[in-house]
Amino acid sequence: MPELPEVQTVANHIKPYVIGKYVLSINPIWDKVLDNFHHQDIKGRNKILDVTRRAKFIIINFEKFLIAVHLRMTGKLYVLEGTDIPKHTSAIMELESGEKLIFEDTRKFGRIYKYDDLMLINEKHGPEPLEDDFTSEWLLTNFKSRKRNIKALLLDQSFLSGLGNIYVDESLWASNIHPNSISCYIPKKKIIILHKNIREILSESIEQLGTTFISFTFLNGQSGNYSNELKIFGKQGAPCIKCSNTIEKIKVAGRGTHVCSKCQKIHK
DNA sequence: CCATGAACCTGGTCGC
DNA sequence: TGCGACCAGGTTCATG
Repeated sequence: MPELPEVQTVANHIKPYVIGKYVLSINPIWDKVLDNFHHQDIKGRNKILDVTRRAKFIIINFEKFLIAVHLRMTGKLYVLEGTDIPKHTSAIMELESGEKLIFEDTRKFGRIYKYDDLMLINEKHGPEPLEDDFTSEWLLTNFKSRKRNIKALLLDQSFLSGLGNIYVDESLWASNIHPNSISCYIPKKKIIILHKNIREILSESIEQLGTTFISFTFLNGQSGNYSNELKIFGKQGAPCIKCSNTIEKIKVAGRGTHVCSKCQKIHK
């Protein structure tokens, strides 16, 4: 599930259930899940002050530290209903209220981190695409100063936070830019359009509670509806809605990539 | 500085 | 039905 809109949706969803409550412990079920700390480092009862998002991390804020949860490919974070612990549970956070916050992760790539503050995460991540410091001027300057494959660059979290395979493909298609373009050769006009499209697509997806696929319902019957809005991702073989050319699936930057070769021009 | 491929894992799908 | 190959919305590391 996990690009910016999905992570934001999870953080928004969990927040009202846990805010103001006390965490007693974090139990690793899969032994590698706690990346940079030991479960015994969590002492006593710790009050959850807030649940937020930075990049693709869900940030659980406590008074003296924070817990950052990265869902990677298949992670899910939710308050358990009932008593059966799901098969692929990676970790369980026990609340004083008796509730359990479950980190379920089929492929076990997800990790939980403990930090004093956001410093270390901020150092390794680019701007938030929906914040004011992500401007078209910034994007222009930083595209021109690099000579990189555009898709690889947009996926690079140290460059820009939060985009993943779905939203990069959608943003590039909306901007008529081929994913094999080189950043410094993309015309200014298209960079400005791309900037606008990234923000619009992410905002719209957050409103729709993100993209989830048919087989996965979110929680309490809620599911993300942005899957209905996808224009290019997963549409290989179908006609492009702008030009009716057949959408292809190719490999770019090591990832499956959806492209309309008629609409999307290669700048290189 | 940049690109590529492997590694980390499990499960679903597709072709034979 | 069975089986192998390949794929998956992410990130990191080694190598050239």
